[in-house]
Amino acid sequence: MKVYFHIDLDAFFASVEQLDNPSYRGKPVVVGGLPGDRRAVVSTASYEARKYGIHSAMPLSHAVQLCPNAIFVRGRYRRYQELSDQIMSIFSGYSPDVTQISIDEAFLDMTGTERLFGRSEEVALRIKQEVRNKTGLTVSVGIACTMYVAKIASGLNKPDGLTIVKEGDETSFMLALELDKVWGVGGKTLRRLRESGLFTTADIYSKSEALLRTMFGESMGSFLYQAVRGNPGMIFGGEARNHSISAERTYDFDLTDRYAIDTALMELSMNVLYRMHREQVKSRTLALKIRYEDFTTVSVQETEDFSISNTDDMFDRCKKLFDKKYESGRGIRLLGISCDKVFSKDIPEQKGLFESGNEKKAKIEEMIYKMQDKNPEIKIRKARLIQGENP
DNA sequence: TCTGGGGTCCTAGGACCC
DNA sequence: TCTGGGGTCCTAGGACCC
Repeated sequence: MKVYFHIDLDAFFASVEQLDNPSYRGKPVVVGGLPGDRRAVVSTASYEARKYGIHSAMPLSHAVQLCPNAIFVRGRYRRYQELSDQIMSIFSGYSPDVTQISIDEAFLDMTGTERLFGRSEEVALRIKQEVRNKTGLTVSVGIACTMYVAKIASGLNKPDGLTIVKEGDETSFMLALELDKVWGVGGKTLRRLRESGLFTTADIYSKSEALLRTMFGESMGSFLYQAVRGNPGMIFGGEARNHSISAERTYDFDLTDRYAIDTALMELSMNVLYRMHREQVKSRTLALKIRYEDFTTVSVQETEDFSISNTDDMFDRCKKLFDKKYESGRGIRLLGISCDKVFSKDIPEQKGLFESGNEKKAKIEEMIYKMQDKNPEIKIRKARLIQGENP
């Protein structure tokens, strides 16, 4: 029998703010932006703020309306990462198999650790205590024989929760769950389900897999069939087949000016390229995303024979894609680029006839990156990005 | 109230090859 | 002159999650 813990940090970013700023404790805290920040959304709301109806992904302006006296902060992501690392390393002391699935949650495979650590419930309480002692933060734990049920269970008694689903109870657990708590079913699918007369997990349970597949597609149909039985297979921590590295930015004011657009594309290019360097990967596929002022979003992508070798190369490809897609004159609220299907730099490629120039540039940039890695103070950036900066 | 940023996976259609 | 079937790769758009 397998035993999985899913551990989730409670209102993580907001809790860190309350931890580091004692005067914030017991008060509504909203991480994501300051009142007046255009186009910001709520990243995390403390439990006190949630009482006002504030929740993640809500436009910040709405949160300000709901609770003008809340404490608003933009967020200190390096600090959150630091605490996340610390907590993940606590988890490693309890299981050799920890799968982190985001900055604030992880699965621990606890199978066969009973002899070492005792009963699941006691171990969970010890982990909670250790996190609290070492960091001052609370976590919620879900325990089950499938990752899927453990994941849902951890969310049911937040904050500082502990929910155990005994072996054999997976299906009854799922059948007692509200449809909107089913992980993997979002707003659109929920609506489609209701339109088809399926309002509860039990309604889904009563349908055959074949029927669900015809109604909702092969993949979603099978997923739904398995999900209400508590084990839809490897949906967490499976081998990522198509890793990608992307950067996007929403601008406070719509872009229309070509120089500003090019500068934005250059900035995104450098961002993505630097992270590809850090991961020691490359990619042949570049995708560009444009979101217009009315929120309609379009994308173009192109896979070339040779991987992207340096900033100028990336920038040229960006401009090419942009020109192919952009409807001239429209205001742009967001630009994004993504390098898809990245692969290790160690995998050799066929060299093109005209690649020597690019290769030289690539080597120079590699050197610059290495210097930056060693000394983060060094900032060597394209001239056009420096122009807009304050002296 | 007017909608972030970083990801993963799925679908459907088309190109191309055998 | 009309037309199969499978496999792979690519593209655009969309759903979902934290």
